[in-house]
Amino acid sequence: MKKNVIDDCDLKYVLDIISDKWSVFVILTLSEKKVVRFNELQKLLKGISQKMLTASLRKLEGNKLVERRVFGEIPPKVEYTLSSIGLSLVPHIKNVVEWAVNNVDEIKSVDHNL
Amino acid sequence: MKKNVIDDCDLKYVLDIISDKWSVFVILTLSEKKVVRFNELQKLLKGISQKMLTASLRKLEGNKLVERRVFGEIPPKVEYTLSSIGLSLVPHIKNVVEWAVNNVDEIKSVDHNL
DNA sequence: CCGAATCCTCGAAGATACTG
DNA sequence: CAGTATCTTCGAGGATTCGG
Repeated sequence: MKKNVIDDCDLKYVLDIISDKWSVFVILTLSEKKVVRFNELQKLLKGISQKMLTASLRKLEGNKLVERRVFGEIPPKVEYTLSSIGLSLVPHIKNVVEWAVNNVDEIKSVDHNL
Repeated sequence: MKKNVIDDCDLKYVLDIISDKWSVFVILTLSEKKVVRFNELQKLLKGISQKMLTASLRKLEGNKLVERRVFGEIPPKVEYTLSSIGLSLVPHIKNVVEWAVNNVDEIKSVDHNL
């Protein structure tokens, strides 16, 4: 079932998922590393707090973009991977990334307080 | 001059521009209407306040994605259009839009409080 | 190691009123 | 018509502590 019109609400919903401070970077990191444990992810995403990483992962998991595997071990081990839907989003994000890389120098305003 | 590596800071900079509440919709609306006046834009973007529309437009203008033409008339008349750089971003945004339309139903979590 | 729980700050964003 | 100026609210996100 394919929709023919652009639905603002659908876009809003998706933007709400990926337009926070870290989600895009979580997704990109997962797409590079394939499988990543929580701690490794936190190290790769320099600057993110545990709380926000957890929140970001939970949100992505709740929206089926990310899969979470818990191993019943001591010490705990939890692996995160992109779902197939999550993977299908990656190329589109990478397009924006590429655009960004090619255009930042030109758009970057002198006044960084904008 | 083309860069070969993905620069997180560049991406952060661009995401900072387009990941607020309205910028994406401003850009999409401008890409449809080509030329839009302030008031018309506010009507099209149902729900946006004058303050946020102004802020959004100033930010986009400051980053050269949007152009602003002021007519010295009474009553005032100001037209907004996408710059060529802004236009070059549109297809990438539309790709995400299309992905969103095609996948929201599947990813939408039951718990809307996520 | 992987979080959950708590407290706190700060800026995004809304509401309202005013102006050239 | 196209904003600016204030005031206020609200929640994203940080820091820290605690637990299985």
